[in-house]
Amino acid sequence: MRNSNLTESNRTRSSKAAKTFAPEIRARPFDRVSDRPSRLANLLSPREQQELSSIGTVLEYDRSGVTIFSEGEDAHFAYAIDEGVVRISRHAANGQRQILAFMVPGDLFGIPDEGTYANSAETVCPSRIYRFPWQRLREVIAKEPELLLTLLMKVACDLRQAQRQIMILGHQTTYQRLASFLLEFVRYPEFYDEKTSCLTLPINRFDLADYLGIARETAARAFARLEQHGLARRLNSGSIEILDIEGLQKLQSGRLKRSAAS
Amino acid sequence: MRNSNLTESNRTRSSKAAKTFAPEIRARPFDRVSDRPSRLANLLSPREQQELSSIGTVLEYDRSGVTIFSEGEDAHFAYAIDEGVVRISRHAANGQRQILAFMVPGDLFGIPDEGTYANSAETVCPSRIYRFPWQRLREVIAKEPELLLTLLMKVACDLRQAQRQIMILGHQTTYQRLASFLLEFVRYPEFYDEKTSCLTLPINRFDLADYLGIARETAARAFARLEQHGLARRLNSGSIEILDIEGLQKLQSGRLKRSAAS
DNA sequence: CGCCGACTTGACACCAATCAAGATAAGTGG
DNA sequence: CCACTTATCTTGATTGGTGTCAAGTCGGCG
Repeated sequence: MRNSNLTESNRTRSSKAAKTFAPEIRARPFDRVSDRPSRLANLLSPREQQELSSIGTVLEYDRSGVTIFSEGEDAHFAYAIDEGVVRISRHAANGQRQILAFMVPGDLFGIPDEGTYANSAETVCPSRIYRFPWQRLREVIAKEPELLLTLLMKVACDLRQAQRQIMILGHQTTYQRLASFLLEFVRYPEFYDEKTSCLTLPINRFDLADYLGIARETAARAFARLEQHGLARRLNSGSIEILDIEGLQKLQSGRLKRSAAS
Repeated sequence: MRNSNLTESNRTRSSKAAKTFAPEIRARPFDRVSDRPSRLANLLSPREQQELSSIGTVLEYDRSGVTIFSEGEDAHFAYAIDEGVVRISRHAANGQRQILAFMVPGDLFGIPDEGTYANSAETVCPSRIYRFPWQRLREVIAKEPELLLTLLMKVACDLRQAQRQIMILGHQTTYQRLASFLLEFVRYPEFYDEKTSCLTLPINRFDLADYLGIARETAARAFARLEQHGLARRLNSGSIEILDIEGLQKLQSGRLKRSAAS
């Protein structure tokens, strides 16, 4: 352990920012908002990238479980992930925690609700995160209105993801939810190695359960059942070998709640 | 019943539009996105209102259960409600329907995902709805970039609402979900009469159940229990007398799942 | 009056939350 | 490197909530 688990560097990072925000695709029409995964770099023009990197700060979190911000706090920054995973959560009045989303590299979060954060954000693993002051972000947008469009696309993306989550929580069995979860992350090359069929995630049972709206024990049981049915296999904690993707998909879109037992 | 349940008038509606899109509040900073309820008129400048009303069409639906658009269709229009209620839904692969949101006057919907609608929209009661072609909307935005900001605020609003829905579906009992549902609509003066404590909604058990992610029968049982506990009372179908708002709030933020039985 | 739909109530089975305890992995200090 | 502590994960037993099937009631409308 280092003496500080949060290294903050305020340098402009001209060279590195240029690498990270590589110019690739120009902003598309805003009613053609695409689904995940869509990286920040793909949505920004070179000029916008330059503007952003000039006001951005890089935060290095070298531990998991570190709070980036908490719900209710005054919101002065927006964040974007360069490396790592962040959980976005909210606590119900009874104390129950619900994880609303896992943010991965390229995702934007920390958009305020009436000046305060509506959710909490914590690292799930060591992460490198960009931080942008809202004050200055507003100034940049005044100069570069196209950025607003990028912002809109990002929020629209989050909305789609939230709606997908609603679909899962609304009508799926524990077993199906786990399948949906795995399939969601199989799409990311940084988590899923197609050659070995190995899915490596920094998400523990606690977080998984609070994400899928189930109990920790139930999540473990669901994993056990996946193995019994030969759909997946637990390797190390954090690594799952996917044995039958089609089986998972069939499970996910299976019949009604009752017959899902099969 | 008229011979046509959909009356489309393409007139510019200068006078009426001016009334509906009354200029009140100027667009606020985009990181101060407010929560519901926020009416469209409050977010638009007079010029923007004029621009919009010139490209908008008014649709009159005089029945409930009429499809406005279906998921998967090519998206050519955005919609805004002037009067009535619309349900936004999506069907799972197994056919299960989940209602993602109920849209009320002032709400905007029909924002496409890669050029097609991700959800379906149907009337829940007779409704008057504005329709805007995306093609022309894009042109207007080019002239009035501020409109983009309004759009962003609307989408951010929907995101908050979706996240609230995730909270409900994730960790609440049937009983609590019903309480949350009632409290959500108590906030709207057009549905809740404070003097008589009467909540009048055009939402039937079917829709309610698919919104809360429960079975129709369970919804009925939950209502029965509300009456037993003296929290609310069913009048006519569609009308509920709220007897104890604080009791509902206490119920909503009650303890964990198990002890919610009480 | 009688049909039909929407809504309600009852009975039963089953999934999942809870409580409890054991197993495994990881971190700590000698 | 090993013993110890601690955290995380897993498995078992039990109980209750909720989905499903079925029947009954209410209200609207011809």
